[in-house]
Amino acid sequence: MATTGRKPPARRASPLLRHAVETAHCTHAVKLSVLRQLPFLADLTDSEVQGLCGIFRDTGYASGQAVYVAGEPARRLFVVASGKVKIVRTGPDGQDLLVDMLSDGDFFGSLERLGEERYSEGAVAHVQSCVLAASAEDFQSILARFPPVSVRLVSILAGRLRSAHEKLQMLSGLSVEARIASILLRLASRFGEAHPLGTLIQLPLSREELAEMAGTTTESASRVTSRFSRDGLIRTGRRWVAVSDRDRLAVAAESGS
Amino acid sequence: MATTGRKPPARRASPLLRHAVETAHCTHAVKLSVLRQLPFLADLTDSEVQGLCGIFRDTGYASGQAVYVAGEPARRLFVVASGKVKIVRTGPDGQDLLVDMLSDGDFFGSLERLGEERYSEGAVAHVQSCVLAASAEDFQSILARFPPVSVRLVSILAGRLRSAHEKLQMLSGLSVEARIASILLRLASRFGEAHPLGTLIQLPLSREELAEMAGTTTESASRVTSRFSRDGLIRTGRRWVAVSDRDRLAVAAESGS
DNA sequence: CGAGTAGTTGAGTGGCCTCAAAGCGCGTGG
DNA sequence: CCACGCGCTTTGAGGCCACTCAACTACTCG
Repeated sequence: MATTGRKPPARRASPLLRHAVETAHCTHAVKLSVLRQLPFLADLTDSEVQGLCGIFRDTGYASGQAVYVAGEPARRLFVVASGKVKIVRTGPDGQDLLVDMLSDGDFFGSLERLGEERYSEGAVAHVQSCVLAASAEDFQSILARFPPVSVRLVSILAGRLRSAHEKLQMLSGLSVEARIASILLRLASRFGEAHPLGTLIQLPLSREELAEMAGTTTESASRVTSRFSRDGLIRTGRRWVAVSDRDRLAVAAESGS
Repeated sequence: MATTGRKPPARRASPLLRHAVETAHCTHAVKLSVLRQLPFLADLTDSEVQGLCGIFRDTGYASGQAVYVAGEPARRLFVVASGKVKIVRTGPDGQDLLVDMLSDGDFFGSLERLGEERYSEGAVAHVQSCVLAASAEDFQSILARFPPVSVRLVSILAGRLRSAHEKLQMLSGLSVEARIASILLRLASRFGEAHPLGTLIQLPLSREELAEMAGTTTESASRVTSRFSRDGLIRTGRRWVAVSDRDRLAVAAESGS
């Protein structure tokens, strides 16, 4: 069992959860419970949240489908009800950067005052997802009616800004190996679940996507994950990764260039 | 001063403004006028702003002096009244990344709800500066008393987040040359002023600082600026840079790797 | 005018990208 | 249930960009 050699007997399917097809749209009850748990609505009473229900419309997205693309007029704010949504920036030469991976309860889209701006990044459903959408105007009216909402938003945005600065530091100062180790650790703490193989990252994760997060190429990402796997830091398969030795991975994440 | 127009290497002093020493502290009148012009206080009446005056204390910082260092308990929010403040992250191996350069009217420091967190980055006066400071509690009370303030803050923070994502893309996808070109263009539009040499970036700017913004080394930054200077895209001197051909610099900023 | 700091330049090396092709996991169809 | 085959993954060879180390030049200030 400890051997990881060329042993193909264990014919197991991907350890990832299968996302039920019927979650494309969420029921009214689910929608309400999602809204109730939104961090930025935490200070509102149940009945107040219920009153906001009508502002949000739910839409289902298939895996890989775009919620919006960069350049489109930014007129709506979105909330992930279920599934995963990735935020992507595409460079002039076609190189993609995966800026963020959002999950249940995370918001994205237009937060600016006017709907005149355009999205500077694209949003793509990474798995089958249900997304709630509100118009920018309706959302501004929420902010006006319920002051505590903006206060919460300030806190959340400050946290995201710090996270973005951490990524900046990571990209600028670390080697590809250390960057990928950091990313895996972050993903494991955000999306990880206990599993016989270690902490399984509950998310379809290809080498290419890992590369887009690390700002490198598919081949380099593959070389690094192969090495980690050989050394027993992680287990990998087709589009999935599990962290089996968090401590040694953390060491790898700190070695400079 | 007797020697007039000489050969190309004319003996001239730095074209940058000299920052008067006496601006270390700002007068009460200056302080009020700074507060009145703060973007996130834009919806408040003059008398309301005047009421907030007592919450902010002004402090002078000498060039190079730290406002706070990373790791220190985050208990205050700051506003630049005059001068320039740089936000710096230091990596485990000592490599610094210059995350942001703030100017008059920009805020920094603790925006989170509780003062229990610690600063994740350091803040250093880049030139002689006057900085206003409020305790995190006082600031939260402003947010509670004046709801439009948080709404403005949400907008501002969303803009900063977008800017951080742009920097991420720049660092991950562009060559050192393109990164430095981008940075110079951004600095020129933010801090530039008309000057016989071109658009002078009104900011002491060493090769090392340029390197810390671009996530590269002093030597590489020097090589790139030398080349730009030889090709007539910029003019440089000891700790200053002027953009003389914005269009060609923009072309250099777009060439992939 | 001398000392210290900022900037420049060169040679050498190595990490990462590029191009290319073989290897296999996993969902699907038979 | 098994085998097929798509496309994700791995591995190799070669080359270039940028980092490192090091010496030298040129400004600025006391």
